[in-house]
Amino acid sequence: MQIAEVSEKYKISHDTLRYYERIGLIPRVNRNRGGIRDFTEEDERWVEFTVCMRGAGLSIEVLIEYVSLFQQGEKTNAARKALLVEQRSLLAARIEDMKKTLERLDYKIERYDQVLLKKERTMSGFNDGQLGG
Amino acid sequence: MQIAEVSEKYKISHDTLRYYERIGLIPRVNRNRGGIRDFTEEDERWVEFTVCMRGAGLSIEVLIEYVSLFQQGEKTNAARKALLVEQRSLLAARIEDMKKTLERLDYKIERYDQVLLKKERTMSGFNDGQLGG
DNA sequence: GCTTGACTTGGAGTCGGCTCCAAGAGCTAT
DNA sequence: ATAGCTCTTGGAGCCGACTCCAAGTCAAGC
Repeated sequence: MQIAEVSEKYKISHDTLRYYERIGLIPRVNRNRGGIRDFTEEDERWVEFTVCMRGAGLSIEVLIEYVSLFQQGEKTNAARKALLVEQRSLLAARIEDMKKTLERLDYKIERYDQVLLKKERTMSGFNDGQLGG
Repeated sequence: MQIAEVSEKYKISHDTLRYYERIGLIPRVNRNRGGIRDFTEEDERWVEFTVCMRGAGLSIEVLIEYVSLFQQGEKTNAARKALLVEQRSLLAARIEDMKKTLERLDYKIERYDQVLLKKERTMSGFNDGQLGG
C-alpha cells in the first residue's frame, strides 16, 4: 500500500506521514525498486496507533521514545510498559479535567437558557450578572 | 490584587496573563495611579474561567470571541450560548475519543503485564508479537 | 536621594507540530 | 517519446501559544 492510500485510510496528510517517518515516530517504511514507500500491515498498525495516540494528545517526543524502545527489542518491555503506564495516568488526568470543564459548560449553558427564556417572556431582559467568566 | 498574586493563585505566568489581556482573552484590567494592574474579583473570575477553558483545549480564538460578545452586552446572549453549545459538543467528542484511547492503553499495558509475568516465570521470553503499534 | 524590587510596555524569539515547496525520478497511456 | 500522474528528497515556512527581553517607571526602605 502506498502513501496516498494510507493517507486516506488513516486521515492523515502524506506530508505528515513522511514527517512522522523522518523523525522516527513510525519505523522506517520499505521502498520498492522505484524508491516508493510500500506500507506493510505492520507499518499500517504503527500509523494507526500513532494517529490514535496523537489524537489523544500524547506528545511526539514520548511516542518517538516508545518506537525507539520497541526497536531495541524485547529487553525494553519493562521500560515500554512504564512509559505507557505514565502516559495512561496523564491521559486519565486530562480526561478528568475535561469532564469537569464539560460540566461547567453545561451549567453555564443552562444559565443562558434561563436568561433567554425569561427575556422571551418579559421582552425586557437586562443585567448580565455573572454570565461572562 | 496585582499580577504576581493572581499569577500564583491561578497557576499561570505573569507573561501569559499580560499576553491574555493584550489579545483580548480577558477584558482589560484597571491600572492604579502607578500604572500597575489591580485585578478586581470580576477580573479574577475571567482569569479562572480562561485558565479552565484553555486547560480543556478551547482555542484562544474562540475564547476571544466569547469575551468580545460579552463586552457587547446582553443582546449577544443567544450568540454566546450558541458558542458555548458548540464548544461543549467539541469537548464532549474529544473526551469520548480520549476515553477510547485510555481503554486501549489499558489493554496494551495488560498485555505487557502478561508478557513480563511469563518472562519472570520462564526466564526465556522472546517474541514481541504485536506489542508495538 | 539612592537602591531595590515589583511592576510597565512593545517587540522579538521559541517551541511543537505540522505544511508547503522545488527539483527530480519512475510508471502509464497516448 | 511526450505528457501526466504519483511519488521522492531536503529544506524552508507557518501557526498557535506562549516566553523572554530591554528599557523604563514607581513606591518603599535605608
